[in-house]
Amino acid sequence: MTTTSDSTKKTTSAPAEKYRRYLQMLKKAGLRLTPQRMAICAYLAHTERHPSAYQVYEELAATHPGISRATVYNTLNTLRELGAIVELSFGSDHTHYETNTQPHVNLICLRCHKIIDYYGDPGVDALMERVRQETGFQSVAVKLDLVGFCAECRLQRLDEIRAMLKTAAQDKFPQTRNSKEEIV
Amino acid sequence: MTTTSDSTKKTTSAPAEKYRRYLQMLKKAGLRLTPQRMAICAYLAHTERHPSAYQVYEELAATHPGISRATVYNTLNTLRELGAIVELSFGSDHTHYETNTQPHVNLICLRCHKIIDYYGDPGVDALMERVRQETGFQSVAVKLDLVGFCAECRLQRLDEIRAMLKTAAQDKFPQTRNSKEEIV
DNA sequence: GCCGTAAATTAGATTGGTTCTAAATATAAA
DNA sequence: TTTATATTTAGAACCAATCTAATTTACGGC
Repeated sequence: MTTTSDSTKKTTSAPAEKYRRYLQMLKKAGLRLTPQRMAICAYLAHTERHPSAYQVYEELAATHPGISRATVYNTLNTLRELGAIVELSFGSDHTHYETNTQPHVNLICLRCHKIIDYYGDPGVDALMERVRQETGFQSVAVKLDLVGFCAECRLQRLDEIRAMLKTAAQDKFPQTRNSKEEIV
Repeated sequence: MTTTSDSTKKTTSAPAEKYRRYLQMLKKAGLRLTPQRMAICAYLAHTERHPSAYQVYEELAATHPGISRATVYNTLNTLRELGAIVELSFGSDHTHYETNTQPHVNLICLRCHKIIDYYGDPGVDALMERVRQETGFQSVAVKLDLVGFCAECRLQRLDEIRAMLKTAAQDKFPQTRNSKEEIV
């Protein structure tokens, strides 16, 4: 997959940079850089999805046999407390994590539970600064979620309603620009 | 408690309006307005906190003996799927709900897990419209969380670091304006 | 490079919030 | 009223997440 970036982008690969940042944050907090923690960070840095703690453990256990459930959960909690990753929540599932703290918008579908990453950040930096000045709250990460219905589910909903009246109608919706869709 | 509002505010009491909106959304979805559901909506409409599903059940069971755990959980899930309430997540606790879908910012402290509601909405409406046009995603609720450290915890962190060097120093931080603090 | 110690990991048991199940009940329509 | 459907109920079951105590490891100081 070619990293087709439009504007500001470093020459270093994104996962490598993410990885370094994770380790840096652990180190700065005075925590030890154990092989297990490094493996977990590497996994988080390379994933493009929003894995649950359980998923991280399962997939990591495959490549790193012997790694403990407790270690994975502890490390994820630690990273969360450091603000390195952000806990996501959407219906009826387990705890999922956002490993990308670059300000962006999560479009969370109420119907199919799909999460779409939307880049095209509004003035969040300005907001963070305003909040800091007015309340003393120091932000380390942003989580901006729009909860609603994705294009497909929106159409399905409309179709369901229309079907009750007469016949299902066809409609067009714009192509997905500026956003990257993910299966959770 | 007097509702000291600064700018735009209806003459109707906020809880009453919230309550009507909940019932309206249930009705619009073709669901029955049972006494249990109405009690749950009333509870959600009147709370100023971010209750967990468990809390809702426990506190409701006190005033409505005989109400079932399953009913409370089912209704909360239904309201969430309708976008009437929004699931919040922050470390190591159970699922909490945001009952106020009026666009605002949740300041979530990584250290003490306190949630501060901050009103002073950034251009979220414009963002929602842009998202709809570009991706076809139809928003029904916004969740804007800033994860970080509240003023108190920030000072404590600084003190901890300073204490390791010499003596704890005193510092001042601005009063909390434009925001309402809550104990979860 | 080796030691000592506090930190981290491990395997497994445990917990407890949430969901599931089947039966009973209530609701709205015919 | 009768009927069909939706909802509620009580309690059992689930399972992700946490906890425990013992073992192992990382890393600054010697």
